[in-house]
Amino acid sequence: MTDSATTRAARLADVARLAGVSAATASRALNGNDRGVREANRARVLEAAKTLGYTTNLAAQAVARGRSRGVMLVAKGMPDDFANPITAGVLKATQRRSLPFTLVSAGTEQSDLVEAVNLARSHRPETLVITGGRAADDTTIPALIEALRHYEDEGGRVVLISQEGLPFDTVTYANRQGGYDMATALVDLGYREFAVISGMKHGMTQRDRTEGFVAGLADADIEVSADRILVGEFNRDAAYAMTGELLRRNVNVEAIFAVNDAMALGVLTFLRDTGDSRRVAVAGFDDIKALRDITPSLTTVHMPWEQIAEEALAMTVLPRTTPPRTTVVKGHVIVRESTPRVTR
Amino acid sequence: MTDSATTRAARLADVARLAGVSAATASRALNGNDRGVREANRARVLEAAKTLGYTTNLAAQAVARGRSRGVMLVAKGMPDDFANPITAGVLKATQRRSLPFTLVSAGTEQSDLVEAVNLARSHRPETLVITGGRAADDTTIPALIEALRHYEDEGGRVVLISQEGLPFDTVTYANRQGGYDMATALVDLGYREFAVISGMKHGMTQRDRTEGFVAGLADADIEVSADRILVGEFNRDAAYAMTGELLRRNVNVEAIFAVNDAMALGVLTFLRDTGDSRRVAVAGFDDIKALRDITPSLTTVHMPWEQIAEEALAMTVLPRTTPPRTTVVKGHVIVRESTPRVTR
DNA sequence: TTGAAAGCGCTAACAA
DNA sequence: TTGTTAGCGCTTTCAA
Repeated sequence: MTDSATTRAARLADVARLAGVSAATASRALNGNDRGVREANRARVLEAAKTLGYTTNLAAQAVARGRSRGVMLVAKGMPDDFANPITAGVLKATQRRSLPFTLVSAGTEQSDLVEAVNLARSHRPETLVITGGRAADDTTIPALIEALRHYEDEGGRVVLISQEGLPFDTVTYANRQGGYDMATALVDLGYREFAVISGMKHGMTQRDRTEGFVAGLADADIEVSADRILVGEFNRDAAYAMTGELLRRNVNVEAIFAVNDAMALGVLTFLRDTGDSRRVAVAGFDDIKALRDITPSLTTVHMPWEQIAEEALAMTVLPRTTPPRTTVVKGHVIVRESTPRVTR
Repeated sequence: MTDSATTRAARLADVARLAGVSAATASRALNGNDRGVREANRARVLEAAKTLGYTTNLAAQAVARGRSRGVMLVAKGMPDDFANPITAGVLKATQRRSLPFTLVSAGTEQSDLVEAVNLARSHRPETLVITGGRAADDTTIPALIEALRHYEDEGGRVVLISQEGLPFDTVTYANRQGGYDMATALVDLGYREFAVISGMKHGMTQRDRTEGFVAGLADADIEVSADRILVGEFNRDAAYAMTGELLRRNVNVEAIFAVNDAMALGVLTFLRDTGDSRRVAVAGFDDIKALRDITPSLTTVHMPWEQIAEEALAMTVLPRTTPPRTTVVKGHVIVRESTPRVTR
């Protein structure tokens, strides 16, 4: 048996007719922002809308208005389980403002990002938030800039999160400083022999974290030889593998700094699988919620994700400036069990 | 300094003019689905679109077409970190089909769901997928049904995931069976004394899992007294607290079944925090990815999330039937370290 | 406070 | 194969 009976959605005109007013009045009544509708009429319109099960046709509204309300988030590099603190933060921030929120998920490549941005543009959203780390040597950056410029020229408002160095308003984290602070903290705890497990060579996020970390060590007169800085994919599995590679070389490592928590988890798991977890300390970066219950609890650089999202949304309501704004959000080191104080 | 210069977005008419064709031809050229455009013209249109940085105005397109392409997912009860296997699965499934994907996040209440569905309806998407567990005694169910009926009457296609028992196409998991199988598995491992940590009394998902578990035990001639079935919020923190409550009563419990993995994590963490982890076995339900690295690894009912999403999307392209379809997806027990075989 | 009417940018019959 | 011409459902001047 196959159903068919298909009516059409109730339109504003239907509501207006039922309420005995014009479409214009119905429109005004339903949007509230326009005062100057007699209370009696407003009530009748609302009533009519309800009985008809009317919902505004947002597409038509967007056409008529030229733009559609709300924030569209373009997120590159969503992990398999979808967990992403920035996305969560932006979602929350929009909810607090009761702004419609839409997510466009880009793939993992920078080129996917450009495509996703253009898809987002097609929706003519009033504001666009772009997130997902950026590569330093990326060849598609000009295309991205072009797409975003078009978007701004059309009257859209864009804010980048963590895609630093592009000519648009940006919120970034103090990656370098976080790495530096972590180095200092670990040295304070008594560690002297380090290794770094990092992500793609040209990812700016991981590069800055690594550089900051190395600089912090340097300021404490500790050097990390290049062969102790391992570079691979930016995820847990790669970190797991790299840790194996590192330890097989039988180097003398007291502490491993992984450039994000996901990778730190890979490191920890490898150490546990091989029974080395007591021997080597591990530190991460991000302080993601999903890891709050692991053992040993992870020393990491806490990032205030919600604040980052808040800053980004706050920026979208400010007028554009030349040059564009950049806000840098700082994290702070939280020492937990994975890096116990060294007693010699 | 504040910028201003705002042009408007390039329209189809602009592209058409630049390409020296009519809007109709430009439209046909850009959508490909319509053959019957001379190759030369198509090329010129594409070229023109590129130089103008044109992107289709999807809102206008939706108005003209009456609906907008793609899948809109309404997800109730997104966790703080946004991790949600169904959402991830649906996203992937849409990507595989290159369908536009939009997420509307509802709150945690059933009433939020109705509101979110109406927001989604406003977008006039061709298909709507609803997810998030349902309460058995919910008073807003009629409102939800009404909203979805309206949507279907308007020609939309809706599929529910895990909101069983409503008059729409549905994909659910075999919650009862999963609970039953888990009981059997634990009994086979040698356990005899059980407790259950469950979520909101009226959540159907957790209720079915609990009932299945109890039934499984009953078939093995094991009874669980009512005071060993604890009910609270459907999350980790509640489970953590409930575990404390349970153990403080000093009952003789060998194994705790938590009705989902997040709660199992709460149980595990409590046990670890109090040094009881060796003494009590723990089992969960869902097999979420985020927990793959915890120690001890968690015995749980594996759910094939991607398959669930696939089934749901597959359903959306089938014609509607009376009565609506229901697909039940089965999980299977995976025994891991958290439930070692009992040796007496 | 209201309504008539002219768009918004696009698609789709229809005719050429 | 192409162009003309009505819409799609809404908002928003403008005039009443």
